[in-house]
Amino acid sequence: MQRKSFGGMSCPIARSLERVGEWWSILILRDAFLGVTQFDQFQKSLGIAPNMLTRRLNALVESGLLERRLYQAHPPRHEYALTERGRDFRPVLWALLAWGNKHFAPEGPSVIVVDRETGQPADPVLVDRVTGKEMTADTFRSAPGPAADEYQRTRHSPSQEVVR
Amino acid sequence: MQRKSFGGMSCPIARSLERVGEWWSILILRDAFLGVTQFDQFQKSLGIAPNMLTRRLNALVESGLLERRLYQAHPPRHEYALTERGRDFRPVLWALLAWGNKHFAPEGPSVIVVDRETGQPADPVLVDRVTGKEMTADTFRSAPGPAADEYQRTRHSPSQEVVR
DNA sequence: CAGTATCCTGTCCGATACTG
DNA sequence: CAGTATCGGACAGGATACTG
Repeated sequence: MQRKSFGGMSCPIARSLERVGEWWSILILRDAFLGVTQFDQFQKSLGIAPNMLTRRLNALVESGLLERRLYQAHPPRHEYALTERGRDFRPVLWALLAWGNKHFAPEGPSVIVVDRETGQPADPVLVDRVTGKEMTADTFRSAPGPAADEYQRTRHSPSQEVVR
Repeated sequence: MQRKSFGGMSCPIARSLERVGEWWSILILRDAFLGVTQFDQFQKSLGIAPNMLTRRLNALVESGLLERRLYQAHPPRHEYALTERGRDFRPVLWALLAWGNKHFAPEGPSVIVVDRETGQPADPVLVDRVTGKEMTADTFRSAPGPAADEYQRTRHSPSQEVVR
């Protein structure tokens, strides 16, 4: 994704996609959250070609989502561990999972999220931490932030936001 | 993404990525949420080549995220409107936005989400609708669902899930 | 086991020209 | 205005062979 520039570069979503836009990246992160740390574990789990895995792992390390650590000196062996930035990606993954379960699992969900204590299935929903309100298109909207430029401001003019 | 199969096909995340894995798709959805409905609005906003826009719009329509509606007969004019499936994708977009703002906006966020009523900036956080608990890696984990096959079950064995 | 090195193919994507 | 048609390049991704 070394694209020079593209529509709405300054948008945080676009910037996020620069790091995880390639589709293997997200699946690698998914596996990392399941506890996978080693090269060949990723490879077996994903069925990805080794050279591609190298490329994607390096990209994730460069983006600061994974950390490459030497866990054995002779012979040199590395593990790939989630950084804080990587761990912060989990809500995105869970939101994606919930969406997929709702819309693309006619026979019922194959993977769910459960409460560690009770084992009860969770129903992931996005809320505003400040007010506790559920975030829907009716109650919230996007808006220019403090670092917005003129371009952003025009995009988020209230007149535009027809879809609620 | 007519890939025949890939690692963890039955995973809901992988299935989601089949629909929105290409990176333009997500940016198109982002714009759709901002109220963009017409071809050339998308094109100008995204700076995407027209043939690519056609492909991505068609793919999103086929996946049931957008609906192509004739809003004018002579000459025939279409608009692209979010379906319910498409609107349900918004939490993913907001989670992606929050993640991007936290990690890739050194000069502060350019786009934020605000409460429609109060105008106050929101802090999107994922919680379990059932218990109201914030969903972190410490309190929740993924697990095989009712439709899980043996493959899923082995992947989600507790012993594997080292990363919390 | 944990990768690296090559080679090849598909296709994503951009640029441009064209049409009702 | 809303696309379709065509061309070409870059690169994601696969297959395979090789190495310490």
